[in-house]
Amino acid sequence: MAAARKKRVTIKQVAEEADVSIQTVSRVLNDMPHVAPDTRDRVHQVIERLQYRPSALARSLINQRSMMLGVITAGLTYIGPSHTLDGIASKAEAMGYSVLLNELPRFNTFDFRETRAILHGMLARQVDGVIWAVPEVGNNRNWVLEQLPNFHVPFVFLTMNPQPGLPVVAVDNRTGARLAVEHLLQQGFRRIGHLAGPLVWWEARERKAAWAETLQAAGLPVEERMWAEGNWSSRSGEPAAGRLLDQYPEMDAIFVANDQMALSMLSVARTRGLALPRDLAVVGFDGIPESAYFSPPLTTVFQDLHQLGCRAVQQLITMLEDSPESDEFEPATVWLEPELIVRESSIRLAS
Amino acid sequence: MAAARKKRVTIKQVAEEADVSIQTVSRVLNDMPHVAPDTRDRVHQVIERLQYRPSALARSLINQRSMMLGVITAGLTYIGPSHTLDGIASKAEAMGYSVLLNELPRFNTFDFRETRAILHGMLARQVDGVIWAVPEVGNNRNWVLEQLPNFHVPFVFLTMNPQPGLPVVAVDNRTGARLAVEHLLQQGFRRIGHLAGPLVWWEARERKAAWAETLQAAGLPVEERMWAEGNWSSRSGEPAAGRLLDQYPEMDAIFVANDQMALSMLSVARTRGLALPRDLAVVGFDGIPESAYFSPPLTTVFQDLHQLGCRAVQQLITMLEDSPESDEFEPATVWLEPELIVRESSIRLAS
DNA sequence: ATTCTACATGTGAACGATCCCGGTAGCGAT
DNA sequence: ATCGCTACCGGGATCGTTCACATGTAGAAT
Repeated sequence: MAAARKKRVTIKQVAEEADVSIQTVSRVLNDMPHVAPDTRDRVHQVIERLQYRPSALARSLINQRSMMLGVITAGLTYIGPSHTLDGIASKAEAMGYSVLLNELPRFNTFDFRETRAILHGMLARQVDGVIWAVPEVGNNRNWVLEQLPNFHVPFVFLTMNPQPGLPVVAVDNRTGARLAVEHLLQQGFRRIGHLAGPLVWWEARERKAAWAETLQAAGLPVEERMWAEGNWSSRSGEPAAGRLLDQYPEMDAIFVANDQMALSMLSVARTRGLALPRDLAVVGFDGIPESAYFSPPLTTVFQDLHQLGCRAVQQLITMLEDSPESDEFEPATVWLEPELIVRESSIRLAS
Repeated sequence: MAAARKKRVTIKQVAEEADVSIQTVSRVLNDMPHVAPDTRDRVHQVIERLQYRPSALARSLINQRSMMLGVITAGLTYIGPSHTLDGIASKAEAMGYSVLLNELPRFNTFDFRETRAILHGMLARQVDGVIWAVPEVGNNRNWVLEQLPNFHVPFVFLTMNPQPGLPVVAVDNRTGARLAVEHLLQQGFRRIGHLAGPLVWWEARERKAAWAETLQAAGLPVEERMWAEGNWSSRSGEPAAGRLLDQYPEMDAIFVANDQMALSMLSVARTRGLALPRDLAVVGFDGIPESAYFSPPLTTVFQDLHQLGCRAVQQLITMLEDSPESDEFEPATVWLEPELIVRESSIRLAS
């Protein structure tokens, strides 16, 4: 390429070429009245001939609206964030907005200076709103929440512990986990363990809490040895699964906090000579497409993260376009309900 | 939220507050000489106090550089594109650029008007360069390539059939596939089938071609019944795997074009009562982390798509920053070499 | 014939920054 | 005392648009 970078065609050139004022061209561009039909045609032709495209930049500057949404994400290599982003991108596009993307380099150790730099960068570019799609881990949101009043731009937060007065769009992890455990109970299992995600993550805590609550609600005991912690990855799931099988040998079913770790659970159980699901029933979480092809096919809780992204964009745009009128927009948490998908891995076989 | 949207602090206010001219503030901002130390300090203090951040928008307008990279992607829900994007985002950030993201809604049926709208949107926002990260399927690139001279901005293309004079960053799929098949040959397998991706994709064609070539180079026949076609997904892999097992029953090993389909291959083979890898050896492609926990653990060809994204950004920025000087930048294809990861699924057991 | 109205068009300022150039003030050298 | 140089600083134009307002022109109403 390196194309001899020709200068951009401007509205001025169009105006001269069409022998009208800049203003008139502007009127034509924005479909405003007060321009004679034949003048309009003439301008349109010049625009076509010169391949003129108005500069969104200059427009943003004068209109004080960039039609860009800032999206902060993290861990794009994970399935969750990328599906969410997919939803955000498609919805934003459909609504006529562009997406300015930034990824936090890491989200377990939180560096507020990094975050500040990124956020300031976005604000400098005049994004009209921001979607904070970084998973809530540790206290990585505190800084943002504190600074919120300083950013004079609407924010929407994804999958986090809802806070009053804050627009949050989240999956109802507790319900999802409850569905999973209740399903296992219904199948007749009574010694149900849990392989948790990293508990610094809000989602991992929610799922674990619901697991414990559901057991207790069924009158079953919950002990420390009945669960272990991984970090979402299959790799981390392997040793955790091993530990769990050791410390809770009579376990007959397990709820695993995501599908990747469920995969290693299956793998470890199999190498230990357990028959699945006869000796151990497994339920996962996420509902990744591949889970249907694990062996045995995995029962899992499906969360529609694409939808999550869409809703976030909707929410944000509503705030954007309503707030001028009704100044005090009352933000509420939007909950998305996950769905249990039953497959072979959790079916109790007649013995 | 809905924050009473206070007006943005401008350089003018800073100037007045610090009792200097706008020019001087600008000099301070850009660390230019010719400003007295104490004046500089004073300005800095006002900046701090007013929480002033210069508008990237206004800067872009006057400098004719937006420090934004346009990225066009597709299929973010797939592992590949999201890993690539991850690489792009992190590298871009490290280099001080922002990413303006757009996702093509679909990429099997190509609609040039959609693409045009998206591309024009990016150019209107004055992106400094564009990374075309849409997989090459069918002729979905032709339109862009034709129009290229009209976009007065550098482009980099990802994983596509390299063309002279075009900057392309691609994984060497042929070598990857050859590694896989040669490994199977080395293990002693002689009846090696192939489960291909959708052949409208360039990558799928490359992998299939290399499979066939490698077999022929080893003096082995290649017949139509020895391969089947899927669409990358595990779901599509299942029936394709079934067909293949039917039409090529004596097959003792198989090279599958990606890990997802390899997963269903394992699943189908198992339900048919085949022992793995004794009755059927399997090699995948992609090297997703989960593949290590399939049963049996999957031998696969790892392609570093994160790296791919990084290299693309590097390439683009080089073009951006060099081209003013050496006007005719000579673009070349950058090849990334994939790597074979040997696991149990392809090991020939002593019989 | 005159005033009014409605439409068609142009003018100048503004958005928030940068850059070119010209104007001071201070200081050593003549 | 004047010249000249350099470090410091400000004015005005500029980037590509839009907006508020002014101006011009025609036909209708009086």
